[in-house]
Amino acid sequence: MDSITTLLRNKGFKVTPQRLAIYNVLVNTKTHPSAEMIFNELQPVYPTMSLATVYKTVEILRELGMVQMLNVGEDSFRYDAIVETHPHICCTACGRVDDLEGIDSAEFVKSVEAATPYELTGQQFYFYGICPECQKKKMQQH
Amino acid sequence: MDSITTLLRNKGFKVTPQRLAIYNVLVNTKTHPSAEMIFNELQPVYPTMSLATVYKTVEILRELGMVQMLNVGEDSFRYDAIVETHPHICCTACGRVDDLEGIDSAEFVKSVEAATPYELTGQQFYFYGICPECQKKKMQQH
DNA sequence: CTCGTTGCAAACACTTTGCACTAAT
DNA sequence: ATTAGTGCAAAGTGTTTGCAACGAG
Repeated sequence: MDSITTLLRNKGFKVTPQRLAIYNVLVNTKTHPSAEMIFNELQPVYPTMSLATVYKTVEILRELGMVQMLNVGEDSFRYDAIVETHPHICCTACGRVDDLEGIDSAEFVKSVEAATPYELTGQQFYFYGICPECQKKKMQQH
Repeated sequence: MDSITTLLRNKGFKVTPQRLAIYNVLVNTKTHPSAEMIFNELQPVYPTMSLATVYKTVEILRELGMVQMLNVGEDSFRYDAIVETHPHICCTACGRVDDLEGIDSAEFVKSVEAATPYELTGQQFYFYGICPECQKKKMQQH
């Protein structure tokens, strides 16, 4: 099977605690963290780890197809260990980014494929709105 | 009517040659330029204009709803004077960004609206692929 | 004349790079 | 033992800010 360990080794990369830790953060969260968020999350456990290592590692993981990069319109990129293309939704009030699950975009993609002279290779869908938590907060204010 | 001049004035902004020039670049192109591209385009005509002015101006135009910002996954943002939400397609070989015209996303958006607890306010669709020019180039190489 | 705007340079935020030291194989 | 990876600091991008000189109203 293709565990992260095997995958790294097969491609000639060394398996280090840092790399495993960074990948684990991504696998075990649904928050689509940025490099800095990953860094902060690991700070208590790996106090000597540097941000540069996070950046170098997510780049390797991306090359290996283990993570994908997102940009919802912020200054920084976010990372997602779910590499299958799926739409994301971003709260314009608090900035959280969620997966949109159970959405079938096949028809929509097909209609684009038919309409463009490009040879399609992928896509990224970002939705924006107010998350349930922020809706509640808004109601309380009024 | 709502010319750029009127709009600026009504909102208490002054109408300067720089602002008009920047908006004109955006209205007259389909290339979705970044701030730097706008700056370079205006360099011959406004040799003293600074990049900072471009950034300040596109921000004002965005507030006024005259341009929208895009991020196709590059380090920099791009700007589009067509503010109606419409999908974009980006060539992964040469980096050009085109509008996808005549695509109806209403059904797709509706399906997302039904599936998320978020209160939807907008969306951004990015497609990736190889543009016709780059397809030709690739064929010539083989 | 007045106040917002420009252009410059400095400051910022995010990311990348160079390199000596360290650790995985 | 060999070679790649880490952590640090410095350098690189893209963008924003502070401020004196300027120009639109």
